Amino acid sequence: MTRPAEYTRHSIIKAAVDLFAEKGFEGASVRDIVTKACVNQAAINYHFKGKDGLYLEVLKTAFEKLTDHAGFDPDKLTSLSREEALRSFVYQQLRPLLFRDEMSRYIRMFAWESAHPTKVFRKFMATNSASYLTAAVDLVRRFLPPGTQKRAALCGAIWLMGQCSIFVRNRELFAQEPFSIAIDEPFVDELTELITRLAIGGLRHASAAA
Amino acid sequence: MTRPAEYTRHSIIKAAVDLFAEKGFEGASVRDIVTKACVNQAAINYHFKGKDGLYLEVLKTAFEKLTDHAGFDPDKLTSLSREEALRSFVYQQLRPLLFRDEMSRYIRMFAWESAHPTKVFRKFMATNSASYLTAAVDLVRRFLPPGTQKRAALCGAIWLMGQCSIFVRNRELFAQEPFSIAIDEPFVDELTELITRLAIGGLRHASAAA
DNA sequence: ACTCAGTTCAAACGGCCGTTTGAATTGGAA
DNA sequence: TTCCAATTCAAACGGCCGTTTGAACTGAGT
Repeated sequence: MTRPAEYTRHSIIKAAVDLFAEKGFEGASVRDIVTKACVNQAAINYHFKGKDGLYLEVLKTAFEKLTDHAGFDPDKLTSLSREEALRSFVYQQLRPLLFRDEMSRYIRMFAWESAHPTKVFRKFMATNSASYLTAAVDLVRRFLPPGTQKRAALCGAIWLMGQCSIFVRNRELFAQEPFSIAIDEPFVDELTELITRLAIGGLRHASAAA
Repeated sequence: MTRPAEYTRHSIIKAAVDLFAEKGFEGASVRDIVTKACVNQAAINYHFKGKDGLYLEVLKTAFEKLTDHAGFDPDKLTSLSREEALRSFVYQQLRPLLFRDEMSRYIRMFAWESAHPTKVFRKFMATNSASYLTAAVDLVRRFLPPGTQKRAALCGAIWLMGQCSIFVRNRELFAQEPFSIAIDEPFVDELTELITRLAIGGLRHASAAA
């Protein structure tokens, strides 16, 4: 009797990831999710103790996948030159623009949260946030003088992520005037190059001034 | 009989600006607004033809004030050196961190929209967006080679705004771990300095490479 | 004093939300 | 086969939402 249960759980999570990524937590109703997952309405409460529980579950898996993944993997980044590491990081951040794959959907979910954090998310981040910024902070530190204060490095990391996230958040804007830009691989590559160059210049300049 | 009507309109708009800035469009219910404004529930529909109409009204006034205001005033910016103009722009963008004054509330409203644009907002921006980016684009252009393409300049402008907006959007984050930063005038000044330096470096570097 | 358009008001409406309920179904264990 | 716990299901619940309604009030114009 446990087979169908796991199948149901899995369908729900899959549908939930899609819808949370697309519409955010509040925007995706449990009715949307169960319809997309082709399961009964009460299933979410039975398996996850409510919408919050489902979201927490989804956040957990998303977070695990993301931290395991290249863009946030310290080992991969440290094996590259700092410029190459920066480019790799920027590209990982921008990839959700293409939103094809699973990972892009996860990043997109977090993009929603960075705007209006849910209670669930805040609670989740209170215990899990530490590692999220670490990769970015470490990366930024490689451009800054050794003695740079923690606060400045943190601000630098956020600064770096802000440059990428605004493009991800405003993705829909690009198709319209005055941009009229098709968001495809070439554009993302181009944008990666542009932002990387801008960021490197900024970090070097700030570093020299300090 | 028109005196109390205008008073009611004004109270509603004032309360609406506060609540839309604080909670976003969906987050602020008409019941919240009428309670804060101390008016009857039906007043919004009577005076503004519904919540959407009220929002449109608020967006209009906010947009007017913002475009008239220093941070977006091309004349003031062009009278400064490009570095000073950039610093002024960054400071204007970061000022909502302190959110004291009316202007900060307006910028905060737009920050909500940049994350999950409302239908009302999209319709509004479809007709009014042109001028919003102009100041930023002009500013960025002063750092880029004369022949720079429109698309690159636009991306540069967005890039610049992204660096600021992430701090505004994540304002609440700073009070918590691992930041534990008090957001006061000194911090905003410090942050302005940091971002300005980073941005100048980035723009010069990108410019030199192009 | 009367009228009447402008405005306020309390109450209700219909709709969507997340959740709960209790009965029906399922398939392995006794 | 019988039992039983796990799971599914249709239906309903209570709550908040934006909006509508129709009556009550207000004060300037006649």
